[in-house]
Amino acid sequence: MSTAIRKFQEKIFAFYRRQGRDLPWRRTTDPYRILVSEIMLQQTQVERVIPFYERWLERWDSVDALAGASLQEVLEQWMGLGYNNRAMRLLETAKRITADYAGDVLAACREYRNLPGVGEYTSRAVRIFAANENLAAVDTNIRRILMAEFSLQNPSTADLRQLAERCLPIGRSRDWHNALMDYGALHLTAAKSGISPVSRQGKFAGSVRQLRAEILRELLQKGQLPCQYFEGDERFPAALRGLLREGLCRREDNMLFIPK
DNA sequence: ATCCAGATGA
DNA sequence: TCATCAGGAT
Repeated sequence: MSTAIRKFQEKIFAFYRRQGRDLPWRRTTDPYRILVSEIMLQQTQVERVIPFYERWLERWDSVDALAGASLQEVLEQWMGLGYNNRAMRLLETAKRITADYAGDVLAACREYRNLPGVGEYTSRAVRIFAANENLAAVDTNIRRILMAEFSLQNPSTADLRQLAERCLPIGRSRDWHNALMDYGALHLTAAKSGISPVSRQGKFAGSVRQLRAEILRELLQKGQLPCQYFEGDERFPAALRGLLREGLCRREDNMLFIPK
């Protein structure tokens, strides 16, 4: 273990002792609850997730309970959090964990490719925060911190993962990752660091996207939005966006009419 | 417009 | 690799 890495660890832990956040999902090691938090936190700020997280667990307090929910219920509960496909995938993942892993979230996460919506980062995060496993996870915060700390310009995913593993204090994985998150979110923010995140902005981000969101939210609130893609077309979202943009989609009686 | 504890399909 | 994802706040 190099001196540079040791000093890096001490800096991060020192910050954490002073300014570490007390967040709802840090008060539990229940893998199900950690999973719910991680899915909700994908591309979504902590402050916005908190009320949704609390409400969600009030309704479904176990993976088995969630697995028994309907898609309609799940989408209603998710409404307002954004990127709703996460909710659909979380429901499907809960069903698979219940059916194929006897409800063992941790075991399922070790084979995360069977779980829709759970990728490299999320699977590791669950294992780290729920079981303190000695793994390194790299999210947008940690990526930014590593780039700044080690003066990296354009690191590959593999480089970052390898570096993150070398920095991991064995036996303190959970605290270490919590500390990194806080350092990245509160101290070395994206704006302050000048390091841009990986995720790109689609070409069509903006007003069209918001219009789509408004219409969909209204329909779902009134219970008039089918909880499946229109006409069974899995490309509905992209299709709707394009149609709205071209003015080819019309609304009548709170329903969308999409020409085929 | 950018960013946000990303994942997915092409 | 890249845009897209039934977003939303700043």
